Amino acid sequence: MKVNNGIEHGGCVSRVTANFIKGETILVMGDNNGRVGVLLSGEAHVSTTDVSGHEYILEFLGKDDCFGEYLMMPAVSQLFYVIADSDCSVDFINFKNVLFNCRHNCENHAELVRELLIMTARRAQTLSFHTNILGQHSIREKIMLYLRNQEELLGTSAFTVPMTLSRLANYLSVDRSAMMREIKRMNDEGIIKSSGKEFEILNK
Amino acid sequence: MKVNNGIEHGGCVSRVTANFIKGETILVMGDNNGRVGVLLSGEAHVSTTDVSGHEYILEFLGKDDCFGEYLMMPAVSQLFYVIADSDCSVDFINFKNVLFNCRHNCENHAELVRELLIMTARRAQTLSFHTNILGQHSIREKIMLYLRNQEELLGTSAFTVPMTLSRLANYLSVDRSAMMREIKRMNDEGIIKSSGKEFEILNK
DNA sequence: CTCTTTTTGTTGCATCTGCAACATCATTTT
DNA sequence: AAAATGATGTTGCAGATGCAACAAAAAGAG
Repeated sequence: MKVNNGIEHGGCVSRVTANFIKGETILVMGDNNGRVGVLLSGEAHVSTTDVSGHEYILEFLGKDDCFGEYLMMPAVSQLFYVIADSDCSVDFINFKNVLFNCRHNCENHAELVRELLIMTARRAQTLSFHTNILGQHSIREKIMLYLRNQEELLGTSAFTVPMTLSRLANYLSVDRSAMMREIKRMNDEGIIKSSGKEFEILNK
Repeated sequence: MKVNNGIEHGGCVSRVTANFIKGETILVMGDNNGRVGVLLSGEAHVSTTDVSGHEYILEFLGKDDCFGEYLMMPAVSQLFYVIADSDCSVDFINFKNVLFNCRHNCENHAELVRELLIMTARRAQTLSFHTNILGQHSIREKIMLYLRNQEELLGTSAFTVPMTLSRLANYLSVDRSAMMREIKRMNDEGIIKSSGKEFEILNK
């Protein structure tokens, strides 16, 4: 594991790059150390354990996604774990220090705060959209909102979803088999045309 | 309506306070003017219209909540409206200008960016928690997660929820009558004790 | 290549949840 | 005070959804 000491960013600012192998714990949230992580490469997930000890996944993370207790509110003082799903490279920034201990005295401070703001705003946007999707009242509406967003994002009505259908079901927070059933119905009704991860939205 | 010109914040930074009366449109999102609003007092909601022209509510806003296209991702290029539910006082900050046009040259810039970062991080936390709730698979789990969070927040197992039950159902994104039915069942089963907006969590 | 694990696709069934439709109570407006 | 509006509480019902349990296909590991 290669770790930079972050001195190149100067002064109060500590920004450290670290690498993790698949399965490793990247960060435990709830220990109040005030760090924020940015996933530079690889994939990871955020999970917690419920009362019965069963692990469940809160979020999947990909390139450029960020995480940390300043960006995620733990529900009822439980611990969150960020676990590497593949080999990962991660940047850690001491959010707490940047925000509260050092007041724009150092040279690189302002630029880092600006970067953090852009990053945090992007996270708010992503979460806002996810909230939108999860707020839909039916599986069909969730699927359609997700697909129409992909359509707009990619600029084409035919595309391949960038994750497994299992992960998609998890993202939409619905039962996978129920989602598959709904996708089939939507195909039967001529709303979409899909096969595996390939989708096409038909009648606008 | 009293409007300050924001000159007191100096330089590139424009921060303007405005007042709105109940029913007024505070902000239209999607016009790309790059402003972010902070609700100083009063209540408002964010809404949009679906394909059939029916308005539906995306979010309720209270004191210190913030909004704007930099903090909310519109699903599939639709417009969002922020509407005052009561008389409101709102601060507008030119987020876009602060972030992209002026690079930490002015005196008050750094402090404003810092404030924006704190505000945005808080929003990310709030959304993260909402996502958590909406991701629960049953009405009961949604209610319990909400209640347990209130319990922790307020430090007591008996409390009054800070909104109408109708709004709570909306926040949890479930049918109100279905929520009422579930609350009654939870009372019958001795999990909680509640009457109207007063709740008490029984067996931990 | 072979073995193992994950993903996809499907179905039956029980039940959860949304919807419509009320009556009652509370709050606000006139 | 009376009227109007909104919130609460309840129920029947149909359809949507979660769950369990498979088989088959695909992907990954050794």
